[in-house]
Amino acid sequence: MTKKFYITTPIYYVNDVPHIGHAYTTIACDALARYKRMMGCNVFFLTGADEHGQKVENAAKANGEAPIELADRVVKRYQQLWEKLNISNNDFIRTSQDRHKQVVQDIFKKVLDAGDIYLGEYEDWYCTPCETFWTEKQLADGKCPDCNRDPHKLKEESYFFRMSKYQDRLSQYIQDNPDFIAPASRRNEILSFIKEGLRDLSISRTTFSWGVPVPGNDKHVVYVWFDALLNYLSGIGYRADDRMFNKYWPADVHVIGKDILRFHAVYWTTFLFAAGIEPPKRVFAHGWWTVEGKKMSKSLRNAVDPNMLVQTYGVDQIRYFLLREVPFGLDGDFSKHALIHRINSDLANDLGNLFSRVCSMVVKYFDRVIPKVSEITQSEKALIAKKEEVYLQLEIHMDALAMNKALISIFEFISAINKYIDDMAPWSLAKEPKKAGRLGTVLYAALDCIRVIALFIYPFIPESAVKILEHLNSNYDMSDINLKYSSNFGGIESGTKIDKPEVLFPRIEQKRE
RNA sequence: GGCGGUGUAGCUCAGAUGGUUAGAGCAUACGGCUCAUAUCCGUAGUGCCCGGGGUUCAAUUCCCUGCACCGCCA
Repeated sequence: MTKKFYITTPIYYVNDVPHIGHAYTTIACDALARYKRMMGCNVFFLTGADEHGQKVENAAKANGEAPIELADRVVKRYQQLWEKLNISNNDFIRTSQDRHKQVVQDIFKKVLDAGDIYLGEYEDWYCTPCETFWTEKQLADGKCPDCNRDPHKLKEESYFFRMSKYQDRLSQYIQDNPDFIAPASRRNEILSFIKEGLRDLSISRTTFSWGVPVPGNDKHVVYVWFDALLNYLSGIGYRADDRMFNKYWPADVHVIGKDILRFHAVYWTTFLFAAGIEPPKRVFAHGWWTVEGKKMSKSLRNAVDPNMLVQTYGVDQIRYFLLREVPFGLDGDFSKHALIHRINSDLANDLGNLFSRVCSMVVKYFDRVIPKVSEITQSEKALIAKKEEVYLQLEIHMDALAMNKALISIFEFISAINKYIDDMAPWSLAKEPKKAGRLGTVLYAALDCIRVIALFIYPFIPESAVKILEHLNSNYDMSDINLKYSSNFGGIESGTKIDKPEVLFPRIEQKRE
């Protein structure tokens, strides 16, 4: 029986402009999804867009279009970016789709009938010109944070979710499942948040209409989180396709930014409790990126456009940098200097140059024909042992979502191959005709290790990995490959011809500041 | 204000149920090779392990306290 693996990104707000934060979450999930597929898992990787709410309604109105027209138009910004970044998501859920809205209504009704949703009154500060409610702490010196005018207290009828009821159960659940919230430091924060007491949650609005109508009361639309979070269910066929849903749920991991951890760890889990559905196995909150040492903010206008980055540096370069530079879970800094340094020293010098030097020796010493192995010595055995070790490390690190450590392990193998070549000095062997057999073995071993490197690194930089494999005439069906089996020594076919490759990762010359 | 975390080489970080020479990568210096994208390999350093106090034969590691920074909540 093959294992399943269900992984999700948050659904991104359709009104936002995609930046490296969005790209980061999605690339991380993609690497994980690709890795799990290679490990023989039946993977479902879901991403999507959150399209409802007042902001979208307002923006559409300002444009003189219907909210759905606006959503249809701007959702492409995400979808096109994911294509550009080689994201291998299995589906893309939009909250405006029927399949989603039905699930929202279904769950809402279920929880309402069970008595965990009730009609009450919601009181907050309302800014009439902006038609927006603000909580006390959102106000800027008592003024509306958008227009700086005076808001006034307003009562609104609202449905509430009885979150308070689940306080103890949630707390217990988190304690009983140490891996549920990651990293561990975040777990403590959530526990202390719960300890201070959970209040019931307002989950409907009457001040706008762009959303899912509350079943049986059209005046209300279901509000933000109750709507958005349910994408994790609707995206895998809850209600519509029981077989599929039961196959993939519970999610193996929801990958999110640290800013929305509370909504996932507390709101989402209690919603599921109330609906009688098992919670996800894990919620992993990753860190944030600063840009050149500064927080990304609208006023600084320093948000980095991933499209521009891809165009300037290349997809894999960006994917590699984001996943390698920082431990998943911690904050990091995105700087041009650090990016170029990583590209040059890791990708160009270590990996790219390794590929290049070995291929060109085959071209030079064997007239392009991949040589045969004559005799395996201790040196090759040591190299193979290193490969086995890295394979195991990969498994450990990827299960912990430590993509940076996984990459470090892979690069240790790359270093080992570079060292092996130096130790064996094939250029010296080439000078003595009687050592041709040994020379062939060395080059074959190096080549085959490069093939394995390409397989190992495929989840992170798929485009370059495939380029390497194709160059080595090792053509795999990457959608149906088993890493364990394929990474065994000896996958390269002797006798086939290769050329001197094009430069895989060109060095980037740093301008003097 | 409440709760929690962190403070180790120039930088980013790892680490020890407390025990004699505290680690890695990058950066720096020097050496080697020449197959390669002037790439690769090797060697060498450098540290009052935040301040103060306590426990102990022994603390950078445990405890307390102070300072600094960060996170969550209010």
